[in-house]
Amino acid sequence: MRISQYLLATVKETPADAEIISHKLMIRAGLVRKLASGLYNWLPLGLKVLNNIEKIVREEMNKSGAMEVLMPIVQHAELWHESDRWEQMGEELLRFKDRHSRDFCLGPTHEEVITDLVRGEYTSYKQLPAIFYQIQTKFRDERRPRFGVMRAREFIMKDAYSFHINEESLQNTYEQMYQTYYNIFQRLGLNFRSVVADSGSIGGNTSHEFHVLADSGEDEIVFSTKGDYAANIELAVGNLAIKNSSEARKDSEIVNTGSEHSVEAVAGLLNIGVYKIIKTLIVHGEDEEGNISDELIALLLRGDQELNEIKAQKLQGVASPLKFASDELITKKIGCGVGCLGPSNLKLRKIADHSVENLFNFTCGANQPGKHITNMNWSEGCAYDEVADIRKVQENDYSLDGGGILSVKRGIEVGHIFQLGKKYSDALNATVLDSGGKAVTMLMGCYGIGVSRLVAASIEQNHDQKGIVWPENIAPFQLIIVQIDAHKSRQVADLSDSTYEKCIEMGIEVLMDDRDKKTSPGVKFAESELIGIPHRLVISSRSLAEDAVEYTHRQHGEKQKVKTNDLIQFLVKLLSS
RNA sequence: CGGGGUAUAGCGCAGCCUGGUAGCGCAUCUGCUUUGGGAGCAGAGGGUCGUUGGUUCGAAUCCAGCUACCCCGACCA
Repeated sequence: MRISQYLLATVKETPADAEIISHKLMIRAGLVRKLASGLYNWLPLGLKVLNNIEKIVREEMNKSGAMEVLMPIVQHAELWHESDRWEQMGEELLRFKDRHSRDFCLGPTHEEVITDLVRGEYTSYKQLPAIFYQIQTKFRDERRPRFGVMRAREFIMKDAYSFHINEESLQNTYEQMYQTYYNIFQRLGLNFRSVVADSGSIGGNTSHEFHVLADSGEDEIVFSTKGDYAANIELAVGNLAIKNSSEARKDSEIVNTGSEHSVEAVAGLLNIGVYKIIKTLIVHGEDEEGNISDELIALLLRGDQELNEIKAQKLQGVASPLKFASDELITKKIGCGVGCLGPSNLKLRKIADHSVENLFNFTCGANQPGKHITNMNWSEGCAYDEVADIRKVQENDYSLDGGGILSVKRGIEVGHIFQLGKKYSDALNATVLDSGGKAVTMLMGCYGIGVSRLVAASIEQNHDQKGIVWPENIAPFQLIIVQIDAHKSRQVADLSDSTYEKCIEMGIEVLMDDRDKKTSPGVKFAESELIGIPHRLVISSRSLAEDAVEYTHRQHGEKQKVKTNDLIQFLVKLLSS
């Protein structure tokens, strides 16, 4: 492609509404343009990258034996009523009516559609297992789209679904998909980790997420320095060192803490460690039908620890999603507001985190305005009803297995695999006959990759001061030829033209900067670096004086002179792999 | 959905407080010069100031509603 004929939509200024580096660079390099919140146009350069990533995903999926299909993005409500998700999904599901006033939605995922398809086509256990996948646009009406294509409302996803006659088969395919995902992210040259994950609203039990490591990631992932333990922080578990077990027990004392409410402020006032304070959080309960109630529940945590809301809301009787009680309600029921609460003489259901189980001589609120109790110990008047793990794991906790230390890093979720079990096949009555001629409900797995998100994730890991540094297998072009002074030098014009033609003949993805004298060399260099083309040839009268052209590698910046006679040989060697 | 903010030329912004002539940088177009790191000079084009209404002799500016977008928190590839 010749740049003079191409939409190279680079911008010099950093866009004001971009926060993270990949978003800034995707706008600056002219890969995407925003249409509306969470909706993006893919420009020619960006689409080439997206297509390259799709190609790798497709190759590896095909290699795994999965069959590619394409399902509609518009789905009718009936299917969603069958799975009971029409109501469950909430605002994320964009619903609308057709001309006959029938309910439809834009597909945020395709469990219902694929299950409907398979139940119509599959009749025998002999046809299983079967894996289907598609690479297609999804729409999720996100509350807050952000970070460009990283969290867009409309995005490209590779979603796959597998069907099985038994658990063993599901497990096998799950492991095979795990390996396929591993291969895909490996080929994309990403620094990634797989972690045990919460399956969330999609249902099912076993689940793993694949995260690209990046400081801008929205997720926190935890892994052990020894052994294989790795998990999303939402469900990560770890052990804390017990800090004051050897201390002799003292007598408790009520102290005035005035207007100090936060754990840090109280610790400072009393000159004690934050870890010796018990933090009391009050949340709403839930009745047997799952409706939020006004019954309040106290959650007890060590002062230096944070609540893991996901863990807490999974507990029996705790409102899900978790809802903190308002200050007014707490004051009404307990007699003092947030900031002076404690387990002593508190007439609520009290759930203690493991971190407070072994505390001695601790400080907690006295349930009276402006007062705390110091040197408290667990006793009849100050007790908890049950112990649970409701703590957010922290850096340097001890791993439960392997004896390692836990490390917390930020990640971008680019893949998620689930064992769904019979959730959808049961709801939609997707059965096949087993060897005994009996109808059995199929087991399912589902496997997603955020393809458009991968473009952004890759940039997060592959950039420098000057711009994007594409890995070769996803770069929009392999080679950029920059011609300088072509209007002055016949030789420059001829050599760059002939080299360009030769590259096309050889099947090399080549971009030629043939813009005229109005585009200065500086602009050409800066833009070639911004858009991150791996290899660059500069053809100018300066180097031609030595009968050579100049080659630069984008990643390590290493330059070399290549004699014009050796040029084609050089390119063949460089780019034929 | 709660809290905060923004809306003026293709992009980035000033002007608003204190009402009266539509402004800057980049980009674009023309000409000349320049040519190895986002060029210089001269000229030109381009805006119903998000939208609806109100106040006023007069509104980009003051007031109200609406809409869109962005940021911070709970959900997700």
